[in-house]
Amino acid sequence: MGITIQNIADLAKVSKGTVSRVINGAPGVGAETRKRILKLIEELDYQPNASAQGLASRRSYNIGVIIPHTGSYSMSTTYWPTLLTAITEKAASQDYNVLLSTARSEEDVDSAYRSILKGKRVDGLIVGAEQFGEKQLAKLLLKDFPFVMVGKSTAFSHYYVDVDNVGGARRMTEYLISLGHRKITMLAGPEILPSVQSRVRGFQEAMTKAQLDPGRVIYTTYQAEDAEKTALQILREDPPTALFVAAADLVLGALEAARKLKIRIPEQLALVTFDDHPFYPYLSPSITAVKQPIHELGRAAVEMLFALMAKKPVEKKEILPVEIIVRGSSQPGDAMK
Amino acid sequence: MGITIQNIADLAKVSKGTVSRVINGAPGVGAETRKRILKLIEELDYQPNASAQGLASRRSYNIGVIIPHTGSYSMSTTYWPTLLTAITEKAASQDYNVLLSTARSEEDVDSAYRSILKGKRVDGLIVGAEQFGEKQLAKLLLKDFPFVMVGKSTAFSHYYVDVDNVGGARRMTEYLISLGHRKITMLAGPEILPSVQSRVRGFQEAMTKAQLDPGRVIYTTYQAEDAEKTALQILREDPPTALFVAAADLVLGALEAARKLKIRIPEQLALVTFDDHPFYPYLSPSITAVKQPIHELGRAAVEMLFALMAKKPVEKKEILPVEIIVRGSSQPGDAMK
DNA sequence: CTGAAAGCGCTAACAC
DNA sequence: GTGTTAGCGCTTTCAG
Repeated sequence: MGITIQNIADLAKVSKGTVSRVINGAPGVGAETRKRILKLIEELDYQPNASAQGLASRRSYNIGVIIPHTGSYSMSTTYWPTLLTAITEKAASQDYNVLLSTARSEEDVDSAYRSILKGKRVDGLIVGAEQFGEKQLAKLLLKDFPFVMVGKSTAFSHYYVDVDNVGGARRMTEYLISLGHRKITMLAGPEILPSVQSRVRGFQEAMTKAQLDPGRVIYTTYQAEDAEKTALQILREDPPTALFVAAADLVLGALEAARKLKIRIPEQLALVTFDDHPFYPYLSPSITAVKQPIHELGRAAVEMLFALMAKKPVEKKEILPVEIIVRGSSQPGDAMK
Repeated sequence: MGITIQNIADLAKVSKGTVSRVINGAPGVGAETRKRILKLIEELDYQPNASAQGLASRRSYNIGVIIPHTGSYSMSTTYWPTLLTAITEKAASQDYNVLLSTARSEEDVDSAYRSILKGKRVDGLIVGAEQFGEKQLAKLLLKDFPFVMVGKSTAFSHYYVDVDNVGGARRMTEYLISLGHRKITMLAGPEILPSVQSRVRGFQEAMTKAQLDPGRVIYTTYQAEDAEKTALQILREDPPTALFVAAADLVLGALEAARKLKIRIPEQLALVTFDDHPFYPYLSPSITAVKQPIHELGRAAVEMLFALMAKKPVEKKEILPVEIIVRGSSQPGDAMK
């Protein structure tokens, strides 16, 4: 059936060992011999059997990625798909493939963990931090298995890459203050999430620094209905002049709430958010957002992982800067154009 | 280091062969023995080494997926991420993992093809049809390698799943006609793509059936700038009363063109599109669209692939029905709400 | 119902 | 520089 290293060796009149050296770019093969073997490999379109290589060398040349299940349900952010693309691309540049698992529930996380790690299918792992339970994390740490998290974990301190949540929230808040807003409310995700905590911190730092009331923070879940209900509550009971929607999953809910209460944005309420989206320029009003460098984040994760796998010294974390994109939803002047 | 089948065998006082049978759920093991072995496996958290299994059994329990690179550049559709999720989920339900490759250019396709297929890393392949060149396809066919395409290929006739492009376009056109539109233009993607051809066909069928002028079709590329330029041209030179934007990648360009020409939607122009998006309800106006069953498509692809891998008889194609979602962009009455 | 043994295709250590 | 050889951990006949 398939052509093997032995076939190549026979045809080249050398031993398997020599062919193996050529395949792996190892030294100790004569230039002539090497050329001859390479030619044969090319001609026969020979591809070494990955299982055999893996078994013998204990390396799979795969990395695993565990991210949340991104069905059509919650595609209000391009975060995970974009991240995944960046990871895959960067991995490919180092001849690594990506083995994917998506997790919808706590349970899924565990099965994803098992299936992807099962039998050394991967040499390293990139994991959406919020996706990971303490049990699995502990196991990985125990085994000294190379992995990096995207986003800070709730549980452990480990190698991770993240965006500057604190700085982004702070700067966005400062921007709102500079527009004259004094009463600002933050609609935030679940309080236990580190990303949420960071964004809240940035928000409060800016408010405090401006000697304003520390600002009201209302937590909610990432469920669309919850977000809307909470937003309705905020806007009905104690409406601020600016609403900082601290995550993409909450944006549509907030917009819907404003629409229902016939609150016009930005005239009656400035609305800004964290995490940009290609559609934001086309919503009406267009949405002001903190833009995260998602591609860079993915690349950084892969680089960190490879360094870890190579047992090179690595910084425990890498925090990437974000950008404020000002659009109509925060600027009364522009909204009418 | 890792715990092996031999360890289990020793502890259970049986041979490797028996343990292997248990692992694979093969018959011919006494109930007692089986139970004892399973208990040991559980206790020791034993996971068979995938490479060794792969080498011995010639199966990897991975399927490969090659889809276009979906960076932040073109995230105006949730098609690929959603499809990927559906595939991964369905595969996981059968204990298969997904090995991912994304391709940005023609060249990438080839390297993706090589790297993913390299050395039997996968037992089957799901491929975004438009992503695949004839050379690679021919090779796969030649090797009799199990693969299914998502979408119809330009090149060959092979197993594929797709949505009902013809029917969707036809029904959407009929809907526009029922609203009283007589002059309808379709802004379509590259003419060589089968999906584009099908949508054009559905459009023209409906126009002809209604005894209308067959309708104008203008082709463009999926580049945002091209789409906008082409839309501008249509709307400036010979504006229809309804514009059928036949792909998601063209929508933002069309909207931008209308905005620049100060053409109000839906009052002066009805705009509808193919492929729904979670943001469409929130654009202003909200967008009427043909909704594709992307999750089902992904599941169907996996099912077809597994049938192929099992050498079961399979229909050469499976076409899934689509749905028309009516929103503001096609209904003057609603647009003001 | 279970054991023994021959590979699967490759790597890597050790000879020469 | 190149060949030889012993595994890597599992599956799968073939005996018994």
